[in-house]
Amino acid sequence: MSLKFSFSKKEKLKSKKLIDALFVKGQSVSAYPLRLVYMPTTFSEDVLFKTGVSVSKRIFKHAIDRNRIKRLMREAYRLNKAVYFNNISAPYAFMILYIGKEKPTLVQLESKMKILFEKFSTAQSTLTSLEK
RNA sequence: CAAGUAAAUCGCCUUAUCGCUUUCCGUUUUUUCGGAAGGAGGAAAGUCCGAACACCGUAGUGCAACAUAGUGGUUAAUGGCCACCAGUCGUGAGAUUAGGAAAAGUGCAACAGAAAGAAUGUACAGGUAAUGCUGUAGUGAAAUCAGGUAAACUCUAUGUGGUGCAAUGUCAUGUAUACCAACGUCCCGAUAUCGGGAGAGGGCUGCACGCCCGAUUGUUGGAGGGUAGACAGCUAAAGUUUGCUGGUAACAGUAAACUCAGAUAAAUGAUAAGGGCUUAAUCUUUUUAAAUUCAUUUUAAAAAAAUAAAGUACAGAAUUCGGCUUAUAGAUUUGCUUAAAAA
Repeated sequence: MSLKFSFSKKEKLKSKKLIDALFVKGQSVSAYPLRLVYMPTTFSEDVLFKTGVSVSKRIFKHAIDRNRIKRLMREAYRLNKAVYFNNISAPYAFMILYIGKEKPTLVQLESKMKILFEKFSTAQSTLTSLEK
């Protein structure tokens, strides 16, 4: 279902409860300036992933900068998620944080996003093999 | 022309591809899909004033606290805005004002001066028993006479209840349980009670055994509560644009046309190509001026075209309006001023 480059409302992480739980219980991998917090969970709706993006208010004090970075992050996620997530079947909640201090470009973000997803995939595969 | 001054306006565009969101239609319960239309600003910012709206509070009055302070006007309202007067600054266009009261009281005061109130005194002259006792000079804006200062307390006049859309209202899964109702136990001994046994159910570990609690409990329903979340509040209004009329103006009246964002970990975007605009370069051409020469060449200024660069601001709605303040690459328009110096 995620073959398209879409990123609609259903796929966005919106539940306050889930986000709080994610930050408390979730695990993380990072590829500077990005950090991915993830947690296996279940959804009532017919989606496999819910993803949110976040930028710290302390580092970027203007709303326009935060908006710009979040839009770029959403764009990078949207264009790259299909490649990495099509073979994962368990439902996950994701939160991608921007922890850098400079304003990024889309090209930088895409390359970092790919590295981030690689790390996540390897972490997941080792975890599942350990379970077996 | 240049420099300045006041006010107003704009503040990147086009195409392609991939996306987001609202409404409507196909379409009907949902999902999905397709189509159409809409989708940030002059400050959306700061949250500094004033309102609408909502809830809470509230006899009346006074005190306190806070705010404001020339006169008149304007408005839903204001501490905003407009006009005028006065002071200050500027050659000027203009800018700016913390512009009520010192005959209620308290405080403060540079330099100069003996002294700027509770302390003392210079020179000359006059006077006395004696003494700054008296006058003039001297210092200073102001000298036993008082004055200045209220971006010092204070006084006067006027005004002000508080909290804010995370207000407030409706619905409400789940969880826990103060409450209410109904239903749910048998046997033996003894009888308002007590003792013994069994016992639905619960706990100890998922199961079995075992142990513990056991009607003071259990189940069902209701009520209350109001968390996750949903809906309303929420965008057609002190609305926008244009014209006319009145007014010096702020503004008011009137006519026509128009409907113009509604997100909620928060949409309005990303990429590519091309084009604008600005800046200082380089080169070419033309014009003008100066110098020089047999031809001409050199220098300076202006304009036009080309080349390859760099830059293209400040900044993102969050209940809604009216203001104020602050940030802002660059561009445009209009009114007005210019003493001295230079042309």
